[in-house]
Amino acid sequence: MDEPRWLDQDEMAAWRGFVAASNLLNRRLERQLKDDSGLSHTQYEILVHLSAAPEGSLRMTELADRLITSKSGLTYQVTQLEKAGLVSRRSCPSDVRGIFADLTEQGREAVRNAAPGHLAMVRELLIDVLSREQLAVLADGLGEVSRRLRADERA
Amino acid sequence: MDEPRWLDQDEMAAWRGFVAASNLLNRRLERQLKDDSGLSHTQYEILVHLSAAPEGSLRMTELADRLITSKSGLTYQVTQLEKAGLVSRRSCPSDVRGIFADLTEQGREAVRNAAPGHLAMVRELLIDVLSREQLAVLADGLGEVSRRLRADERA
DNA sequence: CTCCCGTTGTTCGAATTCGAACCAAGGTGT
DNA sequence: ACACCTTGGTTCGAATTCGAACAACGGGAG
Repeated sequence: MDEPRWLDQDEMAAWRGFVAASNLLNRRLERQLKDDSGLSHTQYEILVHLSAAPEGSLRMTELADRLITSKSGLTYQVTQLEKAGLVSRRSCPSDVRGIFADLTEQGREAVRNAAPGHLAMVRELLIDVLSREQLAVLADGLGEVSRRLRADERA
Repeated sequence: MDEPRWLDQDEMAAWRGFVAASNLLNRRLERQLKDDSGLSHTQYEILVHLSAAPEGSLRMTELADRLITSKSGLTYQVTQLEKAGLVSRRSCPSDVRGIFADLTEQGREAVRNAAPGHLAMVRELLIDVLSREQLAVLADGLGEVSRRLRADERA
């Protein structure tokens, strides 16, 4: 076990800031969404990803990939959303194993309904706090970080 | 319900990057810590915060504040860590209600043991991916975001 | 065609999370 | 001393999370 390269002051500040911001933001958004639309952040994200997909429809695995949760977690949440009538399952014609999650009309409406409040919160807490330049750096930097992590994941 | 100001391309990229990086990083660090030291990320963070405090000791509420979890969540985790012998509870002399969480010698060792691997992962996945300038912007921007969120919280 | 291996989605059990309710105990104003 | 509001931690129940194990299918090598 060799001596690691400890984080210097700036590095530590970046790391702590990232962790803190991430946790605090999640808490707040979770509360806001739950109070405002009865959806958890995860559920909201599922609906958003579906509504962004052609036909409002995605394969379970594809959806899990984009959401960055475990397959079992997705199964659970899709079941919940199905009970709530916001999503429906449809088996894939070309692959018997495959399952599509389809956004229902009610699901679309739920997103339309929840989006403005959520968006306003994201703006207020993150986007509008940062300058244009800071946003660009964030997008670049964290984009690259995400890309590498995803690549790793598949390796 | 007025029309919200939707996120433009850059703003969306920043937001998506942030969410993705945060989720992916958490997943990876969780796995790494669990495999490597048998600690969850939360537990590790508790130990780190304690070891950074004078005497390795903090009041429960103070600790919950720094960790950004609910009080009940902290109670649970401290109980777990106590069972594992890494932390011990001690009641506060000046306030009968108060409880200190103390890092035990074994707890200190656990941190010493887990830190290098964790640190290496944080470096590899985040810190070393970014330039010095990007790190500075991250620290500034997200630091400000966190400060505001914390201030809000207390309001 | 048949044997294998990778994929797909679900199920299962264990661990964790949260908020609301709760019980003391502190502190304040009268 | 008294009533009253806040604070500190725990308990409780419900919801969610994950990974490992599973069953069923797809798709190529031979």
